[in-house]
Amino acid sequence: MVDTTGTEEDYLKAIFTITDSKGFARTKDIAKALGVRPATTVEMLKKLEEKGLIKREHYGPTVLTDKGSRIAMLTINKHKVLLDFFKMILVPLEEAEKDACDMEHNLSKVTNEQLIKFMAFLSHEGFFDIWARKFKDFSTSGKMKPMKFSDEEYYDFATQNMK
Amino acid sequence: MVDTTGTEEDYLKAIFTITDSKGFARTKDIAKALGVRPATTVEMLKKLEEKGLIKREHYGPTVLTDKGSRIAMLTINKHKVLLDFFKMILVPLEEAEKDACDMEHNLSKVTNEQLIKFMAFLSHEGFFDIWARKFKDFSTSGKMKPMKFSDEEYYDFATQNMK
DNA sequence: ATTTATATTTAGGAATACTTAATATTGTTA
DNA sequence: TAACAATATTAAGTATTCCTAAATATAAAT
Repeated sequence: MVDTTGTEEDYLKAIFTITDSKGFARTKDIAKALGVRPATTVEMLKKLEEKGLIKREHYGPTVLTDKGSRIAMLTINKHKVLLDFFKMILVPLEEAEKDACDMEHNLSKVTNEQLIKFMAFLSHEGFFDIWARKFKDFSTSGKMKPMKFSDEEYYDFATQNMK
Repeated sequence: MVDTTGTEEDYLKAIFTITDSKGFARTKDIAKALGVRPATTVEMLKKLEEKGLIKREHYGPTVLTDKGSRIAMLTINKHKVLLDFFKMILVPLEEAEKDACDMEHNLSKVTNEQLIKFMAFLSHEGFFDIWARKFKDFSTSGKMKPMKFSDEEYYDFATQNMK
């Protein structure tokens, strides 16, 4: 199992996406996608190649290996699953995106798997049709205890009400 | 709003917990709790003091300021909320703990808030009494499509089945 | 063949979080 | 109260990660 940092995963994702859209990924494109200089990208590509996650010819385009591709897809998938979940629990879109970006690198494979199952279960149980509105009311109205928590109330609430 | 790194939050949490249990937090205890050398702790305490998150006298114990205390509690709370959620969706305990530890530092305040509301909503709707078993079956049996996803299946599944 | 675009190498910088060794302070006790 | 032990601090330095600018190398295009 290859261990990857969040930044490495961001590079893999970028390579995956660029390859997907234009057939191959060039250093310049990767750098641009990540907002860094080409020199930075080359350094990272060396590291990723050492880890067996990409292959490339000198001065040529970069290609993901199967391993690299799997990690890229898994990371993209984790992002999507987290984002879907955050949207479902009515996190404002911008925050949802940011949190998904940050957390996708820490979500373990198992937890991702369970989250997918949970979403599927809710869908299966009609959550999106039946409960979604109810939760929206629940979330926005003052129907449950404190709707605008202070930090202390967060703490009290979550430590007392949840087993 | 004071910005804190994950490590800084870990120190704040440790100070909070130690203070809670023995009344005051000494450098040695903090170091021990985090598995680092006292010298490292002192460095970090300087930084936290500059940020206004702790107060201390030379060679004396460390005390959280209101700001520091709020961040510590919020972080502890995020951990708890994430852990509760992961347990609910049947993530094995060890993974759940690890993911909560990692992700507590990235979970935004808003998302944490929504997650608390969501858990409260489910509780309110009888999830823990009625559906928990159902989800357990759903999660462990082969009742839904592929129960042992390959990475590619994860990707396909999550990108297709969830809007 | 020369120009232009792109890629790479080299050398180095900033941030973060850690270490050991030496020194300072405090508290204890002989 | 002087010396010892425990703890805290400072100083100097290491490793890692990710970034940069500038110089150089290669490839592609005219």
